[in-house]
Amino acid sequence: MDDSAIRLFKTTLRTNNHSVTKTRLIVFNLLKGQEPISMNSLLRIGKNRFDRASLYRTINLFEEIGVAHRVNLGWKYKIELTDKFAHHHHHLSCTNCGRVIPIREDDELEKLIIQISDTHNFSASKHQIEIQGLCSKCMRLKVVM
Amino acid sequence: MDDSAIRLFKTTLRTNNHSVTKTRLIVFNLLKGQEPISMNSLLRIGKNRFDRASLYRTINLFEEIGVAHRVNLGWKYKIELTDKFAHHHHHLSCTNCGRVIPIREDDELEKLIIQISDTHNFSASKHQIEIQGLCSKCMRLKVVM
DNA sequence: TTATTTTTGCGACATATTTGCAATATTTAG
DNA sequence: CTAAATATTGCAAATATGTCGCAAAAATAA
Repeated sequence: MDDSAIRLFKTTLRTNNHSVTKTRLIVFNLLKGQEPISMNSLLRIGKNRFDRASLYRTINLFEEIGVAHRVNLGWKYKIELTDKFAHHHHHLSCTNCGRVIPIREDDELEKLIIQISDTHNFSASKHQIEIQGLCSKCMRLKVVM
Repeated sequence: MDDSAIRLFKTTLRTNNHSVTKTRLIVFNLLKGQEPISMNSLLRIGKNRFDRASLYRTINLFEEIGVAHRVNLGWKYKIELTDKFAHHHHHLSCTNCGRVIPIREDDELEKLIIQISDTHNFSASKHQIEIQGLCSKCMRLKVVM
């Protein structure tokens, strides 16, 4: 699974006429098997392995060829791999501790989204659903206090 | 209705220990009864009535006390009043022409969100749903071309 | 391996957002 | 209503975030 994702990634680059480079592999690996991660964190982690400009160019490319996308969490955004490399899902983000909990795809929810779009004659290509609140842990703490 | 929103706004400021100021009223009025609006537009419109720094401080305050919030539309974000001052709703945003279409609250959708949160022992306080795609107009154009 | 094509790092920009502080407006107390 | 106390504003400067051009380095093609 690990290996196959990288293989798919390389193929995706090639079929889109882009080179397989060190920077792209590093960034891909940073994104793989992770929670959504911010540009800033990526930058901090990869500081001496790639440049800021390259990171932005890399993420832009990843979006273009459908490898990664930006997830909006409240005000900021973070990056995560697309459904091709991880299952389609949405997030619960805890406003207290910052934890981001992925939630599994819900057929009913997805169907509803399509249905609502249709009602408006709108051809939806993608969507984000972000839910904010308190995770079970923080909720417990709040109650105690 | 017009007046009552402003009254509620003033009360909200006061109960949160903040002054009712000219700038805050202007910004509130700019947001009222509008589509989500970008910082840039607000800035352009209010250029000679308030300063950039004040606008940012105002919007931050509005978020803090639950008067307005940032809506992420694809990569950028815009500002709009919260449900307290406008009905709860979500958006369809056209990736071609940039139009933002508000969609009316859908009971089933809202219920589903709560239900999913519950499953994860998560106490949801708010959520955003953003759908991107082509509006009917742009879709027609694309087909023709 | 060499030639060709792409990508990277760097520094300079451009834009977006935040901060400190003195001046001004708002609120409070009388 | 006025004066004192407190909160907010504008301005200029500092940071943060994102983009660009170009020579050097890496990847691909021959």
